[in-house]
Amino acid sequence: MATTSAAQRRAQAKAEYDAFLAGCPSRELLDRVSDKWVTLVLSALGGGGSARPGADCAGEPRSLRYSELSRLIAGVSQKMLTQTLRSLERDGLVTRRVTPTVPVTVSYELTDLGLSLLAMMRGLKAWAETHMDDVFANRASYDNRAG
Amino acid sequence: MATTSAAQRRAQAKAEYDAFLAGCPSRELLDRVSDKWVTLVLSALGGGGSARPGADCAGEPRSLRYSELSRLIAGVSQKMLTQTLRSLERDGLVTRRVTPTVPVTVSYELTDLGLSLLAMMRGLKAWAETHMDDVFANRASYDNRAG
DNA sequence: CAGTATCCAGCTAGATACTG
DNA sequence: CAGTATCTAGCTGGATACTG
Repeated sequence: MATTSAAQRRAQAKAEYDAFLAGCPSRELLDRVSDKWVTLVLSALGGGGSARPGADCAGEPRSLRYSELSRLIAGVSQKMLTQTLRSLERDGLVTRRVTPTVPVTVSYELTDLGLSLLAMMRGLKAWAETHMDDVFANRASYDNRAG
Repeated sequence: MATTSAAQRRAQAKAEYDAFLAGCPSRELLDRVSDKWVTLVLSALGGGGSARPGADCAGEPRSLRYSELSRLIAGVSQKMLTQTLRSLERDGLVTRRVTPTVPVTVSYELTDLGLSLLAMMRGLKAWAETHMDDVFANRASYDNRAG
């Protein structure tokens, strides 16, 4: 998929799309991708959910079943998980594989495109976890100063 | 700020927070940071808004006035811009500098913490712009197959 | 210029119930 | 197991009007 003259096409795409423009489709894509559940699903499929506390980095990408994702991403509702997975599948970021067992088994996996986004998502999730304390401290002093 | 034994504290923070847990504060931080307007404000203050089409990367961080941000981020409402800036200020990601001219002049700038997030944000915005065409193609074939 | 305040339409997302 | 369907409370965010 789109491996021919990828460098050329990427340069062209960057010239054509600008998320700073309100009407630009990339603005909508950015909004879709800047989503809590998207970040967590991508991180989970990227192997981010199995890390023991203290593990210095996430694991490698893996295939996960619907129920595994549901358990891994604590607090996500069925509706949000399904909705997120469908949208990711439609955009070509994950593949959905149905194994005709009884009952049926469904597993999800990142595509190459999904893997390219994973790098960003992982960084974002790690940033949030790493700088939580700094943010708390900043909030405290801000609220103290004028709250 | 916080350069002393940074490696130790980061490792500890990573062990303490896990965005996969529903009750974890980093989940809320992730949600806050996974926001369209946050991404665009950070990118703008990071120098991402001045790049001519074809420029291969964003500029360097700069200070911007409220009205400049408003113009740069097309389509943002006053409410959303102010709300986003306040939340970023509270979390210590941007500084707000008031110059007592008449009328008053206000400029915003990234903090070190904001700069660290900028790297993630920039990647995300660039990803959206770069892969827009791929996503479009994927959506088309998905909708064709079952729509 | 750089906001604040208010109203409200519409979307989001959780809860709940049901199904192949 | 892996969803789909429905209802709705409440939050988001745009429009509008006003201010130091």
